[in-house]
Amino acid sequence: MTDITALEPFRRLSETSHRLLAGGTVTHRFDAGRTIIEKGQDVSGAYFVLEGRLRVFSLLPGGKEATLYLIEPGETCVLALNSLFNDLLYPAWVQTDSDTQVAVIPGRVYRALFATEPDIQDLTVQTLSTLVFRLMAELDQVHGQTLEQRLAGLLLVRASGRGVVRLTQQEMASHIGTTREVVARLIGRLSTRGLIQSGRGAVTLHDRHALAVLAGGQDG
Amino acid sequence: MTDITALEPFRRLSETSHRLLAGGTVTHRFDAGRTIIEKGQDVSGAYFVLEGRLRVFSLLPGGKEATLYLIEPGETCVLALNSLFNDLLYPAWVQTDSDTQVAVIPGRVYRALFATEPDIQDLTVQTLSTLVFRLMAELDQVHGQTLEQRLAGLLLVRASGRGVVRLTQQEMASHIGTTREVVARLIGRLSTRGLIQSGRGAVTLHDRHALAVLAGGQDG
DNA sequence: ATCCATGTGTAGCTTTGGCTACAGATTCCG
DNA sequence: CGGAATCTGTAGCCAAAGCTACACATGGAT
Repeated sequence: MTDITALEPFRRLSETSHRLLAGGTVTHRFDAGRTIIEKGQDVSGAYFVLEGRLRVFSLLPGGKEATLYLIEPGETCVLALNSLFNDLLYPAWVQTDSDTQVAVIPGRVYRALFATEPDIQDLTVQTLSTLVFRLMAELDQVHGQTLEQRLAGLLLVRASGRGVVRLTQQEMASHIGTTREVVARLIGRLSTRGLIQSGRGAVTLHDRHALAVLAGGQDG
Repeated sequence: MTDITALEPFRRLSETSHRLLAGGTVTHRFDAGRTIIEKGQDVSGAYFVLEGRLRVFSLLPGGKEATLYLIEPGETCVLALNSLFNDLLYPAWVQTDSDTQVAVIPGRVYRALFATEPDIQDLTVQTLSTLVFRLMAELDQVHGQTLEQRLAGLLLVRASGRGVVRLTQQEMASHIGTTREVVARLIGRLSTRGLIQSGRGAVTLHDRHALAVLAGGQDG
């Protein structure tokens, strides 16, 4: 996908809007691991992911990170929308998770589109709603689950079809908001119980069902 | 405040919309401590608080609760909006925090208003955005702060002008997502350090500045 | 005046998770 | 082939927070 007009919500725009969009939008390509937005930055547009993946996270005392949620192709970084609509500073960090292509619509343009295009209004509300749900789910988990449960959940979500999770322990730690050592300990435990097998830069799942039960029945 | 049309965003509606709103809206009054919405419920409308306060919280294993955020007069329960717009089930519980009057706009009506009224569109986005920020801030805190810090923050936020916080320890525990005993312990510590003074059903602040420093400089 | 419901104050024990400190393994690159 | 960088495996210690179990205080109701 290389053009934002290929995305569903942008197909039915009026002629005027289409020109506005085409004229204002800029596409960027970033390598994996690049920081795109820093906390406190004054965000200047709506970010749509065309390819790759963005990771939104907060930075915790002691240099730890905790992933808030991921943005997949076709989705937009609503926080940016958010900052766009309410003139607040961006409340977290954003990095590329893999090589990623992003289309940026300047705030001015996006607001104009929002004012006149029903599809954009729907998209905006839809996206914000989805984010709210993700955040609430995340909050529930942080509050109520142990790290072991959260790790089990992470492994299930990030596993390939064959049950391989390509993440280093450090990366897992960043996702669930803890440190590498703790992840190593947890993996050790799961491993001796036969649920997974550890390897360099990856973990292989051996018993998805048991992991799902562990994680609290939120994933099959 | 007893009428929803007194609220800012509803003042400039067209004649048609106004009639639609007036015909469809129902006002309810609830006593303090009543449960208004349960998790998983199929929400049927947009909830606007006219008077009092609603508390949105999740239920954690072991019967603990954790407040996600509060809804003050003039605000709306966006989660309901949320469920409204994306046909998901309501992801948390809602209770009255004090005697509360609520105006409920049926989903059908609200969606019609959203489609035609710019003010309602703005309101919706604005409210969702605000919620996103609150949730992110909450998530940051849960991840990165100790209960002592969170308690200090709660006390500062909920204190009256004279520095009195009218909450029982159980209520504080519910807000920050822990148990009564832990709150008692924390209060004990803060109390011996001279920062606060404990009493039945209330806590009096003696050193707001120290509490603010403790809480991490997020409140003055 | 007494009783009951609601709140508070402590104490001790256990689990979880964070921190420090290494040792060993693997990969990459020169 | 050898060294540096990156990653994993362990161990031990400590602080934070959860759980259990009471004793005591307060205020309202009968």
